[in-house]
Amino acid sequence: MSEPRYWLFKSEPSSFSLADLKERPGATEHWDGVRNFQARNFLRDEIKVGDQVFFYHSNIAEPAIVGIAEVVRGGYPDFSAWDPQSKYFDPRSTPEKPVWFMVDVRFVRELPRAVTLNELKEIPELAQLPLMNRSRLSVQPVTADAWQVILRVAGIKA
DNA sequence: GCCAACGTTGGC
DNA sequence: GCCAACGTTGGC
Repeated sequence: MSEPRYWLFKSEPSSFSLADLKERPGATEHWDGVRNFQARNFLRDEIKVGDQVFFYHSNIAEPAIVGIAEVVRGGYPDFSAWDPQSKYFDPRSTPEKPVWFMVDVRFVRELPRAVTLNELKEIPELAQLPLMNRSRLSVQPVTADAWQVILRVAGIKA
């Protein structure tokens, strides 16, 4: 198995928060509803079992990375796109030719200290994070170096 | 709640 | 294939 890779997933806590994920002990969560092609490509092609994910709370007063999740199932078709009752319904996507993909994740841990967007912006090593200039991308890669830097700021590593 | 940025759609 | 219009995201 290859080295795990690192990602950042954004979620508005009013719709799904880290606490919501945490309340599912042992359970897995479908990371569904992503309807952006670049994010879709990551979900479909690159995000694998064992990859580590920063859980980021967006669209709040202090947006921040608040926790860590782990991928327990790699990309597969997002079936919410096939459900006319779902707000994520998209008639372009079919079981035969799925357009949208999702992964499954599980809760790993809350960070000892949330790392706010303002803090992240002040760290030179993180200047290349898509979060800095492509803030709307809801699923984005994090380099191994950036991952370690953020863990340290969060108080996980000495 | 506002509004800038940006991704998507659709007319041509 | 261009690009204006539109809708959504997300920081503030």
